[in-house]
Amino acid sequence: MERLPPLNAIKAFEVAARAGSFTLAASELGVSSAAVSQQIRNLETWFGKQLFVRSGNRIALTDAGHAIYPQTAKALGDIAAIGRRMLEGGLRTRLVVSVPFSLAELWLAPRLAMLLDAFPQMAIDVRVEDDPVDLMRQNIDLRISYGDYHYPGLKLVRLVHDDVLPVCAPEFWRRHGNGDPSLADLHESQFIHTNWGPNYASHPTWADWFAASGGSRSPDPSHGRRVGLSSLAIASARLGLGIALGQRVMARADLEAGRLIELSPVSVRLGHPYCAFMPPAKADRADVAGLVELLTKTAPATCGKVGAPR
Amino acid sequence: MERLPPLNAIKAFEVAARAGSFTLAASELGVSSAAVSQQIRNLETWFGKQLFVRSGNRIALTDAGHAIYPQTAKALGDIAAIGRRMLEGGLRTRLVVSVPFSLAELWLAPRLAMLLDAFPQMAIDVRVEDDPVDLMRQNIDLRISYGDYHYPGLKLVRLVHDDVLPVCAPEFWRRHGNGDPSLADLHESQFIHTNWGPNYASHPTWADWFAASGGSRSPDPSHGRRVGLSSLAIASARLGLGIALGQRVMARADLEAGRLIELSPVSVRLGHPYCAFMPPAKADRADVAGLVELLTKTAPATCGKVGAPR
DNA sequence: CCCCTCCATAAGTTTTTCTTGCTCAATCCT
DNA sequence: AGGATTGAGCAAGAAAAACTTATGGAGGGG
Repeated sequence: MERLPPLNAIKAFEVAARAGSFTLAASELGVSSAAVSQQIRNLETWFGKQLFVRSGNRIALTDAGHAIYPQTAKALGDIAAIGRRMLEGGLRTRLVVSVPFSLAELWLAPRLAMLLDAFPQMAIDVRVEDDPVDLMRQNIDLRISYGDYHYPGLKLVRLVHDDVLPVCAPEFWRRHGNGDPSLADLHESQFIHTNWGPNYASHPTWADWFAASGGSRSPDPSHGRRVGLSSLAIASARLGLGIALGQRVMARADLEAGRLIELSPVSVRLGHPYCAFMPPAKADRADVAGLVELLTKTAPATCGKVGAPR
Repeated sequence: MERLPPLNAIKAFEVAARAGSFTLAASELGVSSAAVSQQIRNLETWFGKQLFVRSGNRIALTDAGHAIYPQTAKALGDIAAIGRRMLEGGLRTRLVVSVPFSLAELWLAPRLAMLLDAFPQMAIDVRVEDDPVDLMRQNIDLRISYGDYHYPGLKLVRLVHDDVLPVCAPEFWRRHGNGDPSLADLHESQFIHTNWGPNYASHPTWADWFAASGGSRSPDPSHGRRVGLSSLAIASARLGLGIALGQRVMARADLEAGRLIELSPVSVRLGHPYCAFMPPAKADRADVAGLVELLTKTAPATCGKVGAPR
């Protein structure tokens, strides 16, 4: 193989020639028009021939530009086809989604249910595992992860930046509550503490919530109930076992149904957003794109009063 | 046009798949093997699929890799063909060479004569002009230039880093010389001064030569003969009009024929080398490559004692 | 005739790519 | 076997490429 022309310049040329304008090409490519101008210049320098004639503020292809345009379009189209071909691969079109334990039950499951309602024949695999995950070896199409820092090189979509707030069962509050939303006088044993695990070191604790609400209490985890999973904290609160610091997105259904009540308007933002990651080539797949869109829409930004992030 | 896979990674993949080794691919691409390794990894991340299986120190294509290799090779071949097609362009194959005035007569002309001896039917245009030159607009295939700093983006080949030395006609030296190679006692009017022009500000003067030879004389240009072209300085010396500070490559023929004599082993290196520039795509053309090779071979590095560069 | 759009250019910054230096695993060769 | 060799992976820093911002100029349209 002999020396190739600069491939990114070829790409810029194809778009610019098709668009008939550097500005339009720039917006299609998602860069500034100056960048396109420079790429075209690079290519012209490489060939030693002008590809566009510039007259004032508009451009037109030269003979040479016209001559090569169809070939560039074809070659780039072929390369795009490679990407498409690669995805079909094993001609199974199962959608493989990987989630952390904490999100599987209360967050992902109801949303997948919505998707399956709309497309009942869709084949979805859900894998529950903690970061880090090797998407490549396990043929995972979409990974949901806490934080945007795992998986460099993959396409990232931020889903929701959640917050936590004190919740408990209405019955529990009737029996043990004293009507004070500051929770200042509650007995230590009434608090449910969540042990977030090593991947979630920055998750807020009861001490953080009290700090955000203006207090300075720091309930001792050794006295209250301790659970090792955030969805379990919600479930425990729902069962009337105490007051949990629950994630809003996970408690929402229970709150709306009245199975849980919000004890205070004060909440604490998590340290990181929940994100979806996928191999860039797979982002174009209809099923992946559909799921990401659904998740994006149904994982709304938190509302209500929010305390300072820790 | 949808999103394209990273094109340079595709290129690396094609070479690596063909070579069957990242190391071989690296040497073909002119980069380190680590660079290839990373590019392949990029592409695998993009697709979310492995393209090679690694076992110890060797690699093999996966199914997926095998599936896409032919398509990548084809697409890249098509792009390479674009470059080739571009060069044939107007189906005339005149070789257009552009040189500065100073090199045209005594340096380029005899070398082109050699080329035309070997290929008498070759059509060559020689254009004589000073830097900077617009290669693109004038369809110039090869530009010879003093210095390696003009024409960024073009392929550069360094031809010769020349030096200047005092030369004169044997007859002149017999009549006016005193046998002293330091030239300390020569009358100021015997010196031929070359005015190099604005593009050659760093060219050495008689003062530089005296400094390099250990003296400190600084002949006054207003007394001696002044010429505006280095080849004219040589010609003047040949005609017995004085002692010139001549460029070795330009005086060589006259020196070997005895029409000029070298007055001193001390010479001064020029500030920059002479270089050939060409659009990268044209470097592969047989005629351009042939001429560049000829020029490289017949423009040897200077030999003999050389003073310090100024 | 003025204004507005669009391209060119330069300087500075960011991002990508590459190199260097090291480690590890497999193979080769006495 | 066992040291030597070869080739790939990885991480840090260096180098190169690409991009952005800001500014200027040339046309075309109101």
